[in-house]
Amino acid sequence: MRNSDIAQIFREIALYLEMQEEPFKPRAYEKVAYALEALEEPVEELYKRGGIKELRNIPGVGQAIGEKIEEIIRTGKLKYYEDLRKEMPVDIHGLTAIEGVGPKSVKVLYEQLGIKGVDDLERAARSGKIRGLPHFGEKMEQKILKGIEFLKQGSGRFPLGSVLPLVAEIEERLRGLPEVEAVTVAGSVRRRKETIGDADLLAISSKPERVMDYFTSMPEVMHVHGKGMTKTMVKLKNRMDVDLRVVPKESFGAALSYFTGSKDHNVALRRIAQEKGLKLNEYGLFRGEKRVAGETEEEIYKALGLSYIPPELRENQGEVEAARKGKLPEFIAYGDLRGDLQIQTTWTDGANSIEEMAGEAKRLGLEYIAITDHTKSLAMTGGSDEKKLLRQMEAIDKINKSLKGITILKGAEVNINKDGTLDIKDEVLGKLDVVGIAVHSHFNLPRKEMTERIIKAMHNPHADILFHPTGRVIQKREPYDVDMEAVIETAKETGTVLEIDAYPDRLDLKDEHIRKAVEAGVKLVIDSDAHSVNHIRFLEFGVAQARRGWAKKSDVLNTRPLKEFLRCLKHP
DNA sequence: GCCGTTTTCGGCCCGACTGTTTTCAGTCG
Repeated sequence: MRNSDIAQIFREIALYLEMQEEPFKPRAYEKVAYALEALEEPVEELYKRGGIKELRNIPGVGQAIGEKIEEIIRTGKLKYYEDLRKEMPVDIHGLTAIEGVGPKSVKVLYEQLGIKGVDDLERAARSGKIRGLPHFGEKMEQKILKGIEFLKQGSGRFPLGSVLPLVAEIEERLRGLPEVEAVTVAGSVRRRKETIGDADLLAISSKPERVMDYFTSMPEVMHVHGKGMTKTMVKLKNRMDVDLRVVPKESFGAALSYFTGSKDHNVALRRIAQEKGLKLNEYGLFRGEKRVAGETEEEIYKALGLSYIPPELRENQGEVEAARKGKLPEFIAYGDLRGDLQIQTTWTDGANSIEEMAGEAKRLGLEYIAITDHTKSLAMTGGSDEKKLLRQMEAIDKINKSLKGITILKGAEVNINKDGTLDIKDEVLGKLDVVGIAVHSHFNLPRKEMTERIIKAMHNPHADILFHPTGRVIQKREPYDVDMEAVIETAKETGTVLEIDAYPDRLDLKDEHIRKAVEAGVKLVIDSDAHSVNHIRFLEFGVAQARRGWAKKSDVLNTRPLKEFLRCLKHP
C-alpha cells in the first residue's frame, strides 16, 4: 500500500471523527495524513527497518497511530476504519469535496435521506428534497448543485506559471483604482508554490465596498462565492478561486503574514506568540488589547524574536526554528543569475534561432547562455548526431565573434540511453563547453534499473549537468522511479551538477530535493529549458524554486561570472 | 490522538461569511 493510500484512510477517519464532534482527534489524523504524503520513502520500508519505533519518528505519529499503520501494512486493512465505515457507509471524501458540504452535513444527509454518494446527493437536490432538512434551505440546495457541477469540471490546482501573469494583471488593475491605497498578492502565489489552489489578494482602502464592487464585476469573474466589506471570494472563468481582503493600514503586515501562510507556518507563529503571552491574528500582534506589531511583517517577526522569513520558506519545514536561532542563511535572490545552461533552438525543436535566443538573453541581463539542442536518439526533434553538433559548434564560433555583451557556450542535451551510456561519442562531447545529460526514453524502468542507469551516465567524465533529474511534468507525468538520495550522493562524488529546470511544467528538481542536494553540498544550476525567446524569463520560477529549497547564491553555479562558472564544471 | 526549553497531563490557532436562524452552526482558509 502506498503512502498516499494510507494517508487517504487517515484523512477519512478525520472526517468521520469530525462528524462525531470529537474535538481534537480529527486534527491529529489529518496531520499524520499530511506527513505521510510528504514522506519520501515508502512507509512500508520504514516499518520493515524498525517497526513501530521507526514509524514514531514521523511527526504526528504516536503509539496509537503507529499501531494502526502497522495493521494496515500487515493486513492491508484497518478495523477501526472499517467499523467507522460500517456505521456510516458514505463516500465521505467525495461528498465533503463539494464546496459548502462538510462532515456535519454529510451526517444529516445520510441519516435523513440515506444519501451515500455524490450521485445520490445530486438526485436529492434536483428533486428538492434537501431544502426541508434542518439547517438546509433552497439556497443551500442550489449551492450544492453548483458545487457538484464545479467538481465535475475538475478545477483542481493550477501550475504557478499559468496563474502568476493573470494574478499580477488583476493586482495591477486594483492598484489603479483611486480607492485603493495599496494592494499585494499573498497566499501560495506569494510563496511561489509550484501549483496554486486559489489566489489571495490583499488591499488597503477606506472605501472597501467600491473595491469589492469592482472586484466582483471584473470580466474574468464567473461566480461570486461571497461578498463582504473585508472579504470577497470569486471564481474566475478559468475555474480558479480568487479571494480579496481589504484590511486597515495598521494591520497590513499582520494580514499579509496571515494570508501568505502556509497554514502550518501560521500555526507555528501563533504558538510562539502564545508562549510569549501574545495573541497573533490577521489584525496584529496583541498583548491584551494593545497592538504591539502589525503594520509590517518585519516588525511582527521581530516582536516574536524571529529573523525575517522569506515567503518561499514558510512551510513549517524548520524555518521557524532556524529563524529563532538566527540561523537562516542569505538565500539566492531574484536577479542573481548570470547565465542559462539549457536553451533549445531551431536546430532541433526550438522556435527561435541561436542569435534570437542570445539576443533575448542579453536583453534580460544574462552574460552567458549554453545552446543545448537535443541529440540523435530523440529523433522526433531532429536531434543532432556528432556531425551536426560539430557544424553547430562552428556556427556558434561565428556568432560569438559578431556578438557583443553575451557569450554563447557550445552545449547539448545528450540522451542517456537505456543502459546508461550516452548517445554522443566521448570525443565529440570533449569538444563542447557544457554537456547536459537527460533521460528522454524508457521512463518506466524499475527503480533499481533506472537509478543505476542515471548513476552510470553521471560517471561519464564529460557529463557536467544532469538536466531535469526526475523527469516529471506537473499534472501530466509522474517522475520516473529513481532513488534521488543515490543520485545526490553520486552528484557529490562525481562533481556532476544537478539542474533546477525552471520551465513551469517541470520545476525539476523539486524543493525538497533541492534542499537535500544543498545539505549534501551538491552544486546546482537554474536553467530555463527555453524553447522560444518567451521562455527565458521562466528563470525566475527556478529561482523561486531554489529559494523554496533553501539554496544560497553560492550553491547555484550560474550566479557566478563565466570563467568561474566554467572552472566549476567537470572538464574546465 | 499527539506532544513537551514552563508540561508525561492538559493543552491543542483564529476569525469571516453564509444560510438559516432569532443568537448560531457549519464551512472555509
